[in-house]
Amino acid sequence: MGCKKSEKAKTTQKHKKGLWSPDEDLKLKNHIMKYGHGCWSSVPLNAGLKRNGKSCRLRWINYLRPGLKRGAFSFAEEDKIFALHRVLGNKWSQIAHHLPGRSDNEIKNHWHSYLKKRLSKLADAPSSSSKSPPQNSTFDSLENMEASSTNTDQSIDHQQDKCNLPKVLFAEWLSHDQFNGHNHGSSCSNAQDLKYSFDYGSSISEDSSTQLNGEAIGTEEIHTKPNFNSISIDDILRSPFGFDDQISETGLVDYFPGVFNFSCDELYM
DNA sequence: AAATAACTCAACCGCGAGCGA
DNA sequence: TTCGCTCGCGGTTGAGTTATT
Repeated sequence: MGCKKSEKAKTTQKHKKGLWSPDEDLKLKNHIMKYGHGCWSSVPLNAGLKRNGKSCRLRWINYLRPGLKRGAFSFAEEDKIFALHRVLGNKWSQIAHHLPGRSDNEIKNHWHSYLKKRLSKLADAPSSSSKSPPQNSTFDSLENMEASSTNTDQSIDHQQDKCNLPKVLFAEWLSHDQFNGHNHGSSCSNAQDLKYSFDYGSSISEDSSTQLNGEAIGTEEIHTKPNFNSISIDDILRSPFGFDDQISETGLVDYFPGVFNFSCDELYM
């Protein structure tokens, strides 16, 4: 998988575990921005980290990679998760494909900590005491919630107390300039530096590689690959939930315009 | 104010798939 | 074909935080 055995990290040193320090984040971020990750197992060695490659990969995907959208999930996002989960089950990475800027881990956590309860609440709701199947009642309820809410993106029960502003996290160290197309400058001299499978992780990967190329775009393109029998994800996303306005035409490019102007060929050489 | 229950979320673990030797 | 390795994924854990009693 893109990592020749000759490149194998030959180290038996004890790997550090636990939370990442800002210094480690910086090292990892700088290294990947400059060289790409290439072979994950060699990343910690080259970046001067005492972590294993797996840990680095996870940290990058869930926390450091550019374009991550932090903060509370919007109603639209949550309903999209419900809809996708209904079709895909616990395929968090596939669900994440349809939620730009969200990692599979984040979605999974949110599901277990909140959405599952919301689902069961809906199932227990008085309306569900009728003979209609739980699934239907769930989605009827969801639609009712949508309809009854005049501000679906902002007025959310459980989120009212929370600040909807993105959290300030280490990912935000990636200055906007690094991604606004003015440079691939100090930390990334040119696009070729990124030719080593610059993988944005599970939430974008294949589909988004097309997005990165600036060619395709939108949800229609996104839905060409997965084949979930007769069920069209497109149908779900275009359904009453109306997510389309949540998915930018260019995906992550909206977050960091410019930097993704190199081709997929370059990215995945 | 203290104790404790509930919740959140970053990170680890184990497994299966894919790939090269 | 087999073996060894990496990668990616889903499940799970546990530390830290917040809410409740």
